[in-house]
Amino acid sequence: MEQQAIYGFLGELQINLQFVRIAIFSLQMENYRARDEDVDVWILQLLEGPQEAANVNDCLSGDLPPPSPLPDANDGQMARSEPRRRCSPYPRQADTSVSPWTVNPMFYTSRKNNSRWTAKEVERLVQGISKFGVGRWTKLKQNFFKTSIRTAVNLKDKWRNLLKAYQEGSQKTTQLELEASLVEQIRKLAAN
DNA sequence: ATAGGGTTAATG
DNA sequence: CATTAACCCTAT
Repeated sequence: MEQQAIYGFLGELQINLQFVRIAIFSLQMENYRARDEDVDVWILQLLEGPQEAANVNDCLSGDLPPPSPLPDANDGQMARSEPRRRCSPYPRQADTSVSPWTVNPMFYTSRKNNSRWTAKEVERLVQGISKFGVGRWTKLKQNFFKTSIRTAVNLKDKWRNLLKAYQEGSQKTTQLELEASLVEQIRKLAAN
């Protein structure tokens, strides 16, 4: 009689503990600003058992391993070499406005856009910079990359990489072959 | 909005 | 596995 009561109590306690864990987890996720769908999957995993729960905790603490894959978040448009899901080491802001490429704070399939610059684009960038000068990225975006996927920040970053790669004396091995004249222009602009 | 430090996918 | 290039974060 009494034993049964105790077991019942323990069982209830366990269930309550699960609830507490999930509550804590949900709170943590507030900071991560994960998408609801992903949080749901994680809660399911927490419920599944200690192994899955450990997985979740490893990820929260920034330790991997890669979890069981969620259904792919991106819709296949712009498909590229099978992106691997992994944990993100730090919380990211979920940008729900950029739908298919939305970054999941804990797990994400891909960056929004990982497309490599073409020589043509670089040429255009250099044209723009020689017209407006270094640092006028929004102006450059508006005038030279109006419809392009490249954002003003992208332009800035690309210019930085160009400097690193092609500036006089750089020992870097470059992945994009540029015309000598273009490299020349980059070096000229870099000098200023 | 930009500069500059950091992270990480992709490449060799 | 080391490096490069694309992208992210954030103080100013």
